[in-house]
Amino acid sequence: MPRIVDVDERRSELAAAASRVIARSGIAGASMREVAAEAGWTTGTLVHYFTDKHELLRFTFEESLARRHALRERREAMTPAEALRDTLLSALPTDEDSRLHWLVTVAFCAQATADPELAALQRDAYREYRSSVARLVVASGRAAAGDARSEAERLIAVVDGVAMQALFDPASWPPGRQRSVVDDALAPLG
Amino acid sequence: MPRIVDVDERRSELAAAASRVIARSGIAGASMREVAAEAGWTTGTLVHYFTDKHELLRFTFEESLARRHALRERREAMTPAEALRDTLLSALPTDEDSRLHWLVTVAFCAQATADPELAALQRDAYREYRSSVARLVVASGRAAAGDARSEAERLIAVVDGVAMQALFDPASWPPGRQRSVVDDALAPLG
Amino acid sequence: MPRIVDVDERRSELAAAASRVIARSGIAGASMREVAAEAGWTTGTLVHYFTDKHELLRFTFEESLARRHALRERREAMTPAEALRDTLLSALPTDEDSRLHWLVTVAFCAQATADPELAALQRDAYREYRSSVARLVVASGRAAAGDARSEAERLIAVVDGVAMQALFDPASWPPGRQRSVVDDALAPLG
Amino acid sequence: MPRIVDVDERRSELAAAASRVIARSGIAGASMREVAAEAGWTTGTLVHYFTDKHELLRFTFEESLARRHALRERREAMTPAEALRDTLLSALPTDEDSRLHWLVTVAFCAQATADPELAALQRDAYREYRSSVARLVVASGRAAAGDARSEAERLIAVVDGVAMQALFDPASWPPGRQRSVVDDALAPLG
DNA sequence: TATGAATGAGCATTCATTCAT
DNA sequence: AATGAATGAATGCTCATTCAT
Repeated sequence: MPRIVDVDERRSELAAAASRVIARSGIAGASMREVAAEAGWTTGTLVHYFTDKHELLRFTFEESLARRHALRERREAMTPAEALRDTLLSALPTDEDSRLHWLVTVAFCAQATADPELAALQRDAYREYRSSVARLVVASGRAAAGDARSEAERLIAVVDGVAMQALFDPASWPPGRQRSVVDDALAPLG
Repeated sequence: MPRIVDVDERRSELAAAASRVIARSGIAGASMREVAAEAGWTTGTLVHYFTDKHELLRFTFEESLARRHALRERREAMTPAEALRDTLLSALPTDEDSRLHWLVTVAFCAQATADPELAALQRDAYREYRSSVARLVVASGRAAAGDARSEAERLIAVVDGVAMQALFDPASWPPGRQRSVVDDALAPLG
Repeated sequence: MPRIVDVDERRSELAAAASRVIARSGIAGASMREVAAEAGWTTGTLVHYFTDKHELLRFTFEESLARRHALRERREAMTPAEALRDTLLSALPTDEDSRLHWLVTVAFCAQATADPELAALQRDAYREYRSSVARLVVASGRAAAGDARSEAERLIAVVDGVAMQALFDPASWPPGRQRSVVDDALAPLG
Repeated sequence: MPRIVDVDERRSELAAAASRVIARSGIAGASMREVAAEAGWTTGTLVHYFTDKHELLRFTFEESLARRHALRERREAMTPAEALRDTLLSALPTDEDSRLHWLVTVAFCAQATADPELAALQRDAYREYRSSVARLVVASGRAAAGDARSEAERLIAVVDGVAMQALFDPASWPPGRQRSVVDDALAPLG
């Protein structure tokens, strides 16, 4: 009788271990052995849940991207303007968890260079993110439908740009400073 | 007397080959063999000019960072406002060359996660870049000295954020669109 | 459950292969590939049992040193004088097996020059050997306790000196001649 | 006009550098680069004086073996008994120079395992050494001609055995102790 | 399901050697 | 004579992967 295992849960657990290793040692340091050890298993186990390393990485990336949408539910109770602000601020690397996910994102961006499949995942996630922000831009009355995409792009650019700087110079970018720059970008136009 | 070789020039030539490989295949794909082949030499030659792979990568990164300053001279003939705009626009991945350098930058950002020396290089280059932009912000009268840093950070954030999006979704980001978002960020305040 | 393997036995088996290669081709010829091939495995397997080459060599050396004590049990039934003679004679390179172990010993002596850890192993093994011979010297009544160490050193020196000559000039040193010189050294004093 | 160079002198100078490197780092550490650097030249120069590494090593070994005979002249003024004692004592590793040559000898003994040419050199040098000692044994009246070879072998064995022990346990073997064991072996028989 | 033994390709690196200057 | 640029084979080692148990 085989032990009962929740396969999806185990995959997520292993992907989380992979994320931690990637954030700590980069993708180059994320060997099967290392990831397995981080998760408390052996390499053989990894193979049970992911046919090969490539699939492990792809799944880990997808989980990391999915995180952006994870907080959506709580926004349903907010006004569109609040939801927009919350969406942008929660993307900043202002705590350990979001920092970890940013490091993973950067690692996968670098990896995407050589892997069209990852590049497509990344591109589609971005497009969906942009649509989502654009909807909130319209709903909150910041811009007319025709200008929503530009405004969304501008806002996302500010968030991503701040995040990249904050990631590699945390001393210059305490959480308050990160939020302040984003809040400025959200300030009423004119 | 042995064959005469300009060592610095040869190092730059090899680093350029490394950049091309990294842009094409990521850092993981930048094996000594691959870089040597791209440059038209053998691995032994690489070792002649860089004591090990780490030094090759560090040098390649430094050359990539140095590129940001390479265009400075031409800006001496511009007004501060023109120089500011030129600095920001020339950082966008709007042609093959700047795209290549952005891909290298992303690769090294990912690598910096696990390498404090690269992280320090990256951080210092960013700080210097910010100072330089802040000086132009003041000189062009966009902001008072007290607000120059914030304004510089905001402008750089927009440029970097646009670049990250454009890098992985070139179809959505033709050069004109990239410039237009940056120009909007440069539009007279209020 | 994976294949069942007796790890210690496998390590000994691999060390024995290493000894054969060292005796045949010297330490320089004892590459991981060569040792693995001699043992009938691949390099990857070697790494399974020894974290690196250094550990393989150290273990091989220890096994070679341990051999000196391996014959001790049979000596328990002998008189001290017989045990002393047996100890010394069995150290001579008079058959293929002891010859192989001498060649390994010489190889490690040379290696010890550049490796303090091996040098310490070698020195300690020698000291223990000396103590053991000195005890038999006293027990057999060859010398008083105060002179036992000198007598042990002299006897060991003769054995080692004969061995070194016999090793590189076997034609001049058939087994009988080796034993005869050692027996002369054991002849009743005066 | 080529510079005038005393080729033999230069070869000896390079072999001496090789000896120092071998004594310090073993034969494995005696790369062409390292030997050249120790001598204050470049690898290219080495090749001028030795067609390849093998020849460098062979020549270095020959020079090391030749050293045993170097002190012969001074013995011409001694009585046979004095010359015998001087021959044996001067072979002990009692100072830096003789220690260095012993380390080189051990390194080459190990190397000889895999190199018949070195093994032959070693064997012939030993035979000549033995003849030379046997002659002194007879001349000094220690033994009759028929027993001279055995006595020479015994004496050499003591010296070599002491040397091997002293080489790897200098703390237990100060020069006086080494000489004392050899002097005991030289003590009048019976 | 989970293990870990075994594989073999690929890596960075070292090195003896060749040779244009 | 002397240099050092360039080569490419070999090395120790890492690692994803396979598979018997």
